[in-house]
Amino acid sequence: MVQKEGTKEQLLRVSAELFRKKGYRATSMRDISRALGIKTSSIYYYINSKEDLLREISVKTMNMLIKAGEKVAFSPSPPEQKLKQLVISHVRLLCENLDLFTVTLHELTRTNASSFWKEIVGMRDRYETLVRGIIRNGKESGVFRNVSEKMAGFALLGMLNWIVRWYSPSGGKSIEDIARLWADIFLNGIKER
Amino acid sequence: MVQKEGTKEQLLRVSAELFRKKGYRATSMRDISRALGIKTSSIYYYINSKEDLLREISVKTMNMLIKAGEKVAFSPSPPEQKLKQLVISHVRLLCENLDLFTVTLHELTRTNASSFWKEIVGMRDRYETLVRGIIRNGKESGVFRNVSEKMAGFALLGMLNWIVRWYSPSGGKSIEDIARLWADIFLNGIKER
DNA sequence: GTCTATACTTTGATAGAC
DNA sequence: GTCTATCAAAGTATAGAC
Repeated sequence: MVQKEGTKEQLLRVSAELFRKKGYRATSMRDISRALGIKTSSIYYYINSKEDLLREISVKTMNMLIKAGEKVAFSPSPPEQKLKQLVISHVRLLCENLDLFTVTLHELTRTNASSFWKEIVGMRDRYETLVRGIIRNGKESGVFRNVSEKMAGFALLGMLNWIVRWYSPSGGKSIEDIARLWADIFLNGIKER
Repeated sequence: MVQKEGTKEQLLRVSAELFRKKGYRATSMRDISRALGIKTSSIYYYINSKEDLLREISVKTMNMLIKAGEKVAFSPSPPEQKLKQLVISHVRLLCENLDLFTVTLHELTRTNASSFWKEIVGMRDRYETLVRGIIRNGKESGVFRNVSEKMAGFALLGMLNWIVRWYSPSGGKSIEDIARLWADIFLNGIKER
């Protein structure tokens, strides 16, 4: 049985699409309502504010990422395998949910963050901790060199997250090929020789 | 003799500072004029529009990057040395001009780009070409593995550019240490064994 | 749930005096 | 070069009928 998309889900999906295309701030509630084929005021039946829209999108996005990350981090594989699996899962997730991740990663940076972003930033920190933990394990078991987990983690996440800036599903390279190459580059980069 | 900062330079500097902190779109001309201590209308003596402000900031930024990139790419060093030098120069440039680069890199993504961004996108492409060229040279001379220049280039630039998202001058790590570690990781990642 | 109508605020930008 | 005064447009959000 196929689940029909409710208005609320449609609202989040279309909003993310527009936020990605024009930016959160440059997208008006009128833009969103037009794209949905309803009046602007009707949107407020589903959410309390435009910021709520962004918050719901970001929470949903980070939940997907953390869930996938924990699955890998808590598996019984050795660090090298875990890191490779994490890279593949991360890249696939971003490429298959470009609107969600582009918006979340793009807006996540703002210092204006005030209180509203606390939740999202906390989730991002949780994911970073997972990544650093795997690198630390690899160092402890002697397969990775003695690199700073923090700096190596930033290097890896930057390398991976940047993909939302250029990836297009219609491009030539397959997601799996890109992910395998990058896992290979990073692993060889920190592996003990 | 110390060059005094003119109002125009001050305008660009303060604008970049605010754009970085709040985002281009969320920063109003009133915010900028307040920070400058002049009236909003006075800003228009120096520029034609808010978009012009962003364009001038971005052109200035990309010029710095390209100049540094060409200096490295056109040097007589072997590919391995060039890549290491490029990483160091790139990281240092971003960290020493955080406002300029954060704003430019952040806004550069927008699809809304229309005509105005053509110039900036062209400059970014020129820099990417430099990076890919060095990687290709390394492959040709057998020191780098047979990786896609495009994919490896994106990996490297993502890794480097991401630094604007977390770097703070007050942090513990020195710019040189970070750059050397990353050059090391990436070079070992693509080096022929 | 979706509509009409509208309140209220903020925005980028201009005209013209000094 | 900087000011005062002002505009027209666009923004988010609410009230209340259906």
